[in-house]
Amino acid sequence: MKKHFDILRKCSLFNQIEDEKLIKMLGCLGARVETFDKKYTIMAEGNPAKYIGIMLSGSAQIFQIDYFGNRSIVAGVEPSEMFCEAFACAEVAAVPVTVVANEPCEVMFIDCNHILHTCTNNCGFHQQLIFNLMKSLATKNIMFHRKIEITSKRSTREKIMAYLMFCAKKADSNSFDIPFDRQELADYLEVDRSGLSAEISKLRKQGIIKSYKKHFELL
Amino acid sequence: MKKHFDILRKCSLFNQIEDEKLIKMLGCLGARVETFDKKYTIMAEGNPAKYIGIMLSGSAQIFQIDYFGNRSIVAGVEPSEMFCEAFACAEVAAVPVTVVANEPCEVMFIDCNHILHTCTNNCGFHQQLIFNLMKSLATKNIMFHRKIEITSKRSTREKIMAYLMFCAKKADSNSFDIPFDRQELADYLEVDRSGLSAEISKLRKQGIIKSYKKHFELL
DNA sequence: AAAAGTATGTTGAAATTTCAACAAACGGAG
DNA sequence: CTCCGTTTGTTGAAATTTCAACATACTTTT
Repeated sequence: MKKHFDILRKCSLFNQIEDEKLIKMLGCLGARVETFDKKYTIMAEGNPAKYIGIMLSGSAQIFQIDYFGNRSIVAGVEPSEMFCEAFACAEVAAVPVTVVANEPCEVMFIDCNHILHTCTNNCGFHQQLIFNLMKSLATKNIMFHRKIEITSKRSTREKIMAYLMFCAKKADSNSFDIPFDRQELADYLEVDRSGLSAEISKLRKQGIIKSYKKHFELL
Repeated sequence: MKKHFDILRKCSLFNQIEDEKLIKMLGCLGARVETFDKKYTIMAEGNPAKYIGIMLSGSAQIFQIDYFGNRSIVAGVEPSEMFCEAFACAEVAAVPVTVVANEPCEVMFIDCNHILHTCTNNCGFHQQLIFNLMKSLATKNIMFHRKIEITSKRSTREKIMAYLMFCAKKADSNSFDIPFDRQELADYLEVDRSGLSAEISKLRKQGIIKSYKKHFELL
């Protein structure tokens, strides 16, 4: 557990929690760590939604896959980020998404009930954790607003530009890397991959952007 | 304030709060009520995101509108439902949406800081309110997942069917009313209104659905 | 009850997206 | 270094969506 300490400290769930408390807390919460190889399923659609996941190392992507196999990327998960906490907190029966490892991963799982309901030891940290959960759920809500703002654009070109402008704003620079390859970007923007490639080429030829693989530059 | 009591009690923010406490609490929270006529803007994009809204009577819709005037309906707001709580809780500077009254409305506004931070009277209810906020933010997260699941479908027909199947599930019946008129449904599904009308006609002719105005039936 | 305004359905043309297929570039594995 | 699998770019045809315009039905106002 020690080696993950720095990552855990950055996790929004443990905001304002002192280091010594954090260590004790993890035992009390019954946290466990599992490892996953690239492409392995960390959480499958239909699984009971009891656990909050925290990415300790590696990265993953959250998908929704329909009966025709069309996948839509909901979000990426980077180290120290939480996932599936909304399903656990809302006490839905099953998670409606699939989380797949992008690369070898270590993931910490915490039973959400251990956070929400006071344990027999009567630990004092539940209030702070609930407050932290609330904050990060609010932040995720805003992430969704942004995704909807981007994908509600009617044309591929507008979606690309809206996404790139958001990335530039986040990076605070006109030059930045995106976390998706072309197929993944297409799945995130909900457009056809080949059409996406064609449109990016066009934007490049028209001198609106520069791009090489995952690196982009707004001109 | 008295006449809104039954509505407020149903609001998820006040879950598990006893009736007598609720009354005192409202004063302490500095809740205020405003009325809006049909089509009036209850909250405008760019407003400071300090306040949580609670719909007391009437209904509204939450929009995102881009620089080209394309509007996307994010959600509807019915009596006893909260809105803009995510922006207030996440402490973003400004709300990124516009909330417009569908019909004459009464709305209660509560400064989110009064909920999150203990007041000088040291009222004991903050913990419960924060817990309730967390729950409803989690639930909204799931709403967004559903919207993304529906709008990520690539064709108008699939979007309609995904939406209607969700409505049927919610109503627990194949016969139900939807809360949108055609233009609004188009804005929610992020498609063209005339194309939507045409596709609904086609579904009707093919015997897949029955529909009359806002009433639908899956066959 | 008529008039005006709004919502819905219909249509065809134009624009866009998807799809399928292939070529080129790239990155590891051996 | 070469081979193989993967990613990215390109293309043209087919399908779909958007757009504009109008007809019809329905509501609200006067």
